[in-house]
Amino acid sequence: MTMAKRDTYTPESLLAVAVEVFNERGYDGTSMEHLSRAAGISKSSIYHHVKGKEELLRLAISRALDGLFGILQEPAAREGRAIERLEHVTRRTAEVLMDELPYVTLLLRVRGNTDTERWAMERRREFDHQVAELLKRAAADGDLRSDVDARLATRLLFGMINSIVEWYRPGRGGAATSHEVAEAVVRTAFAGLRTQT
Amino acid sequence: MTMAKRDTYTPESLLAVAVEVFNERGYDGTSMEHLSRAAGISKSSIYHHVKGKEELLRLAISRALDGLFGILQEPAAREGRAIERLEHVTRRTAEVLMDELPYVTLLLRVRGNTDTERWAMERRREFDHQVAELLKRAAADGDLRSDVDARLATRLLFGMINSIVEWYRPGRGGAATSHEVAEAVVRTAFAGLRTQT
DNA sequence: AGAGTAACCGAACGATCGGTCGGGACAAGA
DNA sequence: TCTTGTCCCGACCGATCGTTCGGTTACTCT
Repeated sequence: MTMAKRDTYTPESLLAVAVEVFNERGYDGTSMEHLSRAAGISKSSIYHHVKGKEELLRLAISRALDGLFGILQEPAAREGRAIERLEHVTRRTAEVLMDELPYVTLLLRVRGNTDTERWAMERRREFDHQVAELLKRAAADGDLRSDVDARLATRLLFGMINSIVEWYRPGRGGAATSHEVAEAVVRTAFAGLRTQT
Repeated sequence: MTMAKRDTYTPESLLAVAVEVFNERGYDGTSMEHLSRAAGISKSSIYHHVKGKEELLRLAISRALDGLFGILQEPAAREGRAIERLEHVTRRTAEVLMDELPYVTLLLRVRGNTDTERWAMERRREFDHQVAELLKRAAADGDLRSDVDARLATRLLFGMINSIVEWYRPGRGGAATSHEVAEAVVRTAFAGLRTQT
């Protein structure tokens, strides 16, 4: 619950405050009163900058989705052997997730109670689906272990990546840059936890 | 949003209905009106069986926590080499998560807005901590890869396991019993995705 | 038949919800 | 100095929130 102090708000800077509160209390658990206290302006003043609560959610989610879908446009995600492309997407997804942490966190937690939330879930499923295709191709190339189903493997891979939002906090103890964490994720996911014998 | 029809409710049977709705709409996004519609009784009748909304949350979370902490009491989780105990706890955690799916799902999504929620988060942290200790011992035994931090590995492992609640639905397509999924989780986590060379 | 009680109901409570409204303070441009 | 527009405010709106209350039904036990 950060008490932000600034001369004047823009939709963007207000969004940053709002997303923090959304992630702390949950979207449904956050009232406009909570937002106004965190932003340091009155409840009604918020409506000068944005249309309402749901617009704040939409803006935040759009930003997260732009970051994620941008990955799929990168050359390393479109060219080369499937297993290499999959590794790249995995690494970059983890990185984007950490660089845009609060926005992606919000995206991953929507439940589908409003139109905006349902749109977010649909777009997210589309992203997952495209990565699943990549994994399926890597399996067909014989580059993935064959005793685990591709659908299941995709879900476990995403589970591992997405769980980052539950504990990663930027600029905290240790040498945990987003690059280093992403590298550890790729290693753990692709090579496993156990010592190679 | 299942419309349950039964002669009479018990706190337990009412809980089952409530937890379904909580998971669909989120706890904060669920009103007593929603619950009454799903249960097929009036809003005020709910208070004949339970004290209120927060008690339903407490009952559900207690059930989830009992299942999880029960794992740590099992012989295979207390005796033997650390890596074997860790594998057992991993497999069993995945199984319990699927067998008590709606209750554990609720536990994993708690945000900490009320006393009950904060208690749930604390108990869950305690469980995670005990598993982290196990992983640290396995690392000390040299049974885990040394180029990934133990803390990080614990989090990724839990991320993978806990993500099951996002997609697993009992009795659906394929041969996906909880045992089989749990086995796939263990294999993926400990041996990795890539083909062993 | 009568008493007791478990299960339920509609109506209403004060509080809080997201959002609206009219206007004040202030700076820039004329 | 007068207008215009930005940024903000307190007061208030109808709706919905979780919860309470008085009462009705229906079954059980004696």
